[in-house]
Amino acid sequence: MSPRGRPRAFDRDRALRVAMELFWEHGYEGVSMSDLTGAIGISAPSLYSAFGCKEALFREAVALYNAPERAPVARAIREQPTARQMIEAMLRTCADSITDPEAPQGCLVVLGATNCTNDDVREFLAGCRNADVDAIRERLDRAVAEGDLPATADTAGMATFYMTVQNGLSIQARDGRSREELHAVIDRAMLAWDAML
Amino acid sequence: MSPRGRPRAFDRDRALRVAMELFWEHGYEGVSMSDLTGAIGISAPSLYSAFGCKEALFREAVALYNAPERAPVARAIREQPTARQMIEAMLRTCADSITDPEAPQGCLVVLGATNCTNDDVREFLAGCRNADVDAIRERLDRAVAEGDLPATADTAGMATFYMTVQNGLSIQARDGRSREELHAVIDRAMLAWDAML
DNA sequence: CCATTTCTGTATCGAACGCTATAAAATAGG
DNA sequence: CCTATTTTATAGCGTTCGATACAGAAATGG
Repeated sequence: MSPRGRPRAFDRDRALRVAMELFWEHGYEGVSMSDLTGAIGISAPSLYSAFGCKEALFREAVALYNAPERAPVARAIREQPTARQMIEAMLRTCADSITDPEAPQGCLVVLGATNCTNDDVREFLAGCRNADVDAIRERLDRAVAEGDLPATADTAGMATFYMTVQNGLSIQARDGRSREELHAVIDRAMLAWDAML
Repeated sequence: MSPRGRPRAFDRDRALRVAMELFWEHGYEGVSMSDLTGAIGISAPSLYSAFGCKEALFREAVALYNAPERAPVARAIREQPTARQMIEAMLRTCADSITDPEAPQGCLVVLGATNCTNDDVREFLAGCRNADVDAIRERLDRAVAEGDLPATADTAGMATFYMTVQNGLSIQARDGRSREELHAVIDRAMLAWDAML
């Protein structure tokens, strides 16, 4: 039951993956439609007919980047049994991702639209980051409810602190810090855990 | 002894200040020459004759931003007697600066060219950030030499950790965190101090 | 006064941007 | 076969980008 007209001659999923890698490396406005069509190997009308416009393509690329199996926050919440392990796993997964020698350095969500002229795109990524803070705080609240954390724990403050560290890791990765150096930063961030409870 | 030809009809220092504020808020590529001439109130040739090109104007604007009397790292090194006080002062001065209601949120050096198409500009700001890390580490090394810190202290690791926090603060400021929330993040970052010595 | 120098606004340059009108090519249903 | 539908490539749309050629205006030196 293939569609009616002429079949698409390129792999849409592969095109999206290429677009994600370009946006990851250069940010939303650092990648032109000409860069995209060149890297994918198709012409502009093909790209527009498959994805709509540049902004829609970017949002799909971010969704692929944030897929549940690879997003550090979602994975850590799903896989780790305690609040402390969840926070540390999130940071270490993130550090490994943003220093992967096969991928761009730094996080697409953190760095992809920091100074974007397109307000919608900028606020979209800010919303992604704020959603991560909220998800972390909710996980910590659950830990309080389960007795994993004391009732006096400032879960919002803790979530903001570790999100700040995670954001800073992306800048440091872009500035050339190695994977080992970033994990040493995480060691130090985790030293504060017991003291802030 | 005024110069020979027709005198400049605008205030160059004021023009640079306006440019700095625009670059601070929108980043290097988020500000067009047309934005600049419009905000300053002069025509393009006047701006070019006074500053050369857009990149040169940006570098002057960053130099103004990094003036010794307002740069958090230089100020903290100059004014604070101990390593711990220096680190905390740097972070708190930075937090106050990037949440000033009269100024753009976040740091020009951290956010001004994260995904800049112009490689020279991007590497220029990365160099500013790395110079700050080096300055912090050198201050910590001095503290070791003076007996203020134990000889076992990993000064490079400590400098990278606190620079990571400082970088993250700018993202958080852009994402709407209040001055009080950022100072609470700094409280938590300083909790790790004794544990990492 | 004149000659020189520098700054000014107008008007515009070539290049790149996101995007699309158009028509040919390739499939399916009938 | 024919028609409908969708994708394809070419070529170009209007806009904005950073930067400048040009000529007139405003100062100094002689």
